[in-house]
Amino acid sequence: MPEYRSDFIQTLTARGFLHQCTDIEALDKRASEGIITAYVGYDATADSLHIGNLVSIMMLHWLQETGHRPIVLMGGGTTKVGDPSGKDETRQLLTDEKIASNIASIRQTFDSFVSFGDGDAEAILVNNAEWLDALEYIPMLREVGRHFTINRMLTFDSVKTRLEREQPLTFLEFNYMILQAYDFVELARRHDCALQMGGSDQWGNIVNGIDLGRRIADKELYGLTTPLITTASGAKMGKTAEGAVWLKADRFAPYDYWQFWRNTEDADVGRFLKLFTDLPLDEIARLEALEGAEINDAKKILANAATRMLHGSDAADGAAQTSEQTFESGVTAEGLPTTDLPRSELESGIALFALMARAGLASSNSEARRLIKGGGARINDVAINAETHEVGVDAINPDGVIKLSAGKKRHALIRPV
RNA sequence: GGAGGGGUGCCUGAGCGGUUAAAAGGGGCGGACUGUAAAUCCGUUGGCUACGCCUACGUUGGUUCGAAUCCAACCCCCUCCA
Repeated sequence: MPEYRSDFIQTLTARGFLHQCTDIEALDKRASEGIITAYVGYDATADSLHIGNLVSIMMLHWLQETGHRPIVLMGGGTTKVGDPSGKDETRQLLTDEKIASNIASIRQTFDSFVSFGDGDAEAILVNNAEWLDALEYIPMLREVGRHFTINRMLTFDSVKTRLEREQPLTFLEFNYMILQAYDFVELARRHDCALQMGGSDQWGNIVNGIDLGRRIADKELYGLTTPLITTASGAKMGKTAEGAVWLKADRFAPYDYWQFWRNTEDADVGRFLKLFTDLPLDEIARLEALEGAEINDAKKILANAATRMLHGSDAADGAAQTSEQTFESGVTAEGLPTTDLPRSELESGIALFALMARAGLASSNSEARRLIKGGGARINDVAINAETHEVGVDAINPDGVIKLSAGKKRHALIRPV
């Protein structure tokens, strides 16, 4: 591994963030000589970012940690167009109101990773709707459009795969890459931004921006991408039973987030510690060396550190404690997801399958029945395989609740009220 | 505008008048083995207090004792011709 002069590039390299860079030596030199400004763009297609975005968020974190200035670009304008990358179908268009509320929701997440302000190395948050909304069509075509040949645009993966699969690509979406390129130039002009970072799927878009910057703004710009993060067994990272792993607590609870990291595959622990925590590298090297069951300790540290960064120390400690009680001490943990149930319903008795569904452990009564029949259901840690088993007040344990489990990992509490 | 092909469950993809809640694979969920890991094996995978009933194969009608399967119209997608 080559040694770099700047802390920034050195850190990214050592922690496994670097996949491709347009000119690593030149960028390293600039980063070692002064403050550089770099950005990552996020489209506002949902009210929360997810695990897939975390790699780039961590890059912004390290950018600032090593003394540079991050720009978080919210794609208020580009979201109205829709990025065709990696999608077979045109994305559904969102209303302006929805986009605005998504942006407001997403921006909170960044407070956990970078610090915003007016200083030299303080992060700023900008919305590309600021300039994209005001664009005039003909001037835009004349200034920017002339530098894009259709020949080349057709060679980009995002376009090519659509065409190859004979899926429609609208002219609206076709413009996305031009707008993203223009964003980079606009940020260079407005904020002296010199670097765009993103996932490897963004390489083409980033390079377009760099070319455009050279042609119309006489700017020397740089691009840098991260590898696509998959698990050691090859699966795309971040899918669970409930779907995506979201970064907002109301979509994905801190306890679940902690558990997500706790369940990391052995072979991924070291890599994930470097990418998703801010633990020092020598500490990570020590944890990586653990073998067999000891690696579970490393997974707990990973879960603690990752949860702390996103949700804060209190949430991380709470999740760790709930997990410890649930999985190791066998104590009924208070921190588990809890559902209130009128005491009267318990007094008259309620079927186990119905209760499982109520507690959110199954999405329908039928699913709950299957779960019970398959031997995956437990009341207060006692396996029950009669689906119509009546749960009554006698099931309330000494802690005053009923603990239901679906499988070994999913637990919920029923609290009589 | 003309001629063909196609729209099936979370996804891919069979079925082409009854035995089809719909093959097979993937994914998901559960079980066994473990270390809350991976790999492997097994079970399960529309809903409903459920040996029965109700919804489902683009939409709406029709033929038939009976349709995802046949017919008609409509919507959407693809290919070729103009």
